[in-house]
Amino acid sequence: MHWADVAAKSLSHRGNTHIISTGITPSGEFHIGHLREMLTGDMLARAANEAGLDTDFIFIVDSADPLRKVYSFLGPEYEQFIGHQLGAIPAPREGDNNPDWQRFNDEGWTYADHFLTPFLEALAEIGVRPRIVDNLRSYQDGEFAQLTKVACDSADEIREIIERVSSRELASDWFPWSPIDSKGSLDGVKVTGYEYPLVYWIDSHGVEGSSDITKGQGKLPWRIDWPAKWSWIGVTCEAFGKDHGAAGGSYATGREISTLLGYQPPQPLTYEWISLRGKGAMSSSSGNTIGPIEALRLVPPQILRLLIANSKPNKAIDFDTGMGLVILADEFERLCSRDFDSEMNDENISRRKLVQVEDAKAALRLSMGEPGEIAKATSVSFRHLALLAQTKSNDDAVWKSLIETGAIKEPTKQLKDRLARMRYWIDSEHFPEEMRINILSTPNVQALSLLNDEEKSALLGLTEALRNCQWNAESIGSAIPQSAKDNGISPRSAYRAAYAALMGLEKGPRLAPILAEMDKNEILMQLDSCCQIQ
RNA sequence: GGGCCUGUAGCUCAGUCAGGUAGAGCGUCGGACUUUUAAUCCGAUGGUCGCGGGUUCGAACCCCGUCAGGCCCGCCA
Repeated sequence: MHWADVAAKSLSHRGNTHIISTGITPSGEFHIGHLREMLTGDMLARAANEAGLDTDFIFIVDSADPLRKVYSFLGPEYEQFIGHQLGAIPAPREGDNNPDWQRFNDEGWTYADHFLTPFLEALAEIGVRPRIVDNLRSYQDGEFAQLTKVACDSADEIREIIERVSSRELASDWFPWSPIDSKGSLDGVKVTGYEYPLVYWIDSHGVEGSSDITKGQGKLPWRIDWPAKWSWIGVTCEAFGKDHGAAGGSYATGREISTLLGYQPPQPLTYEWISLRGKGAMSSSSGNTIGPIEALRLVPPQILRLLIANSKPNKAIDFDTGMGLVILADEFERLCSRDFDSEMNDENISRRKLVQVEDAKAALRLSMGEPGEIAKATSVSFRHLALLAQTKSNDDAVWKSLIETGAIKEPTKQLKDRLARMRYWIDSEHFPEEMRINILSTPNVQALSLLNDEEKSALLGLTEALRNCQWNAESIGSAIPQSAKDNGISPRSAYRAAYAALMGLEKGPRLAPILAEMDKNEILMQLDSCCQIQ
């Protein structure tokens, strides 16, 4: 059974109504790693719905979290906001990346909005449309009030849980509430007393004050904030990264604190990290990221979904924007064209094979942009489209070629969309070199030396045939094999010779349309140079 | 130091929960086809399941140990 269906089935033992949650701090650009959080939750929610459970899928935006430091992508003026809540400070401005006060004052456009909005747009395109819960607003609206009271009243029990489970010692003045200080920061504030609903404090500037826990004048520390959210929202299942899931981590303390708060902790689903192939873990601060927005420019949403659907959550994913994407995309095409039902109806199928077919079927189902959408094979592989996109300068020529070869009757919206992404990909740094069509301008001696005698003689005939032929795809296409036949040689030899001379390869893509788009004289010069080496 | 996860074919991984003849895809190689879509079709190749013990009639799977990689016990998806 597919991992999402297993998790959904396990959820069904708990009840019929579920809130599946995800949560991310909008501290910087979102990347593919965050997409795993969202897609893991989304797929589980879909699987739960399909299993007949009444499921709500939410995304908690941790806008109440403080700015930790002046990240490399921020202007120096952000120094003043360290410790301030992300949903309460201005967004970085185009250009110098310093705070955009005007937009903040005019529209209330915050740091959190700035990073969240494009991410939500990308998510919508991928078919992920969670209900958004803004954490800062939830504090301000008093959603945490009652739970905070319980937490503050039970400060000693909570301290005991955190110290025992995470085996770390909390400071003697630790208190389960972080008040906002006189400047708006959560850092360096010491709690000096508590009398509901006020927490008294003294900040790093020596200013004293009080914080009303029912009005969001501060927040719960993360390890309490999380279980408190479960409780007031009613979360029954949450997908989170392995960092939270490790023993002694925030889930371990959270589940005990949740029980203390009188709420059954949600079923956990921990997932592994995504790294960038050859570059290590994804990290916003080092700039080693690829965003969902950028990834979507390269490939259709279904393929990003497949990346997640195809890997069990506890498997690390090494994301590769080059050949890896080509392979993944072609895998998607293969899945689309399979007839799973007849494969499963085969009487001789082994149990093992059956599991594989079931998982493949489920992975494809969960990769669809919309629940219930039927997969349709386009009958054009990514490899092929990459070829056509490189050899045909305009889209109509691509469609004409596909129609003539009988691959399609006419271009669908899906295909047009895919071609547009393909062109973007080809122009980007991510497109794999081995897929790039490269016509040589100087002979590749090594490739030529691998030719046998027949192929070498085919090269001479080929060169003359091309010299005398009209420079269009059709004429070139017939000249290549004909030049060999005229000399009693297999057409294959002519192709081998052509690939060695023009591309330095043993085989390659259909030559005629490529050559037709090149300059005849340059091609002939290259062929002549190769002939002379013989 | 304590704990979690991962280790199976050249690569990516299923299979481990319910022990019963080691599986897929990709790759590679060969063949077919060809006025070649690096295409397609057919076939072949491929693994002491990290290592060592134990339990069992039987272990990739359960138990103990061990090695390697990642992660957590401040913050990070």
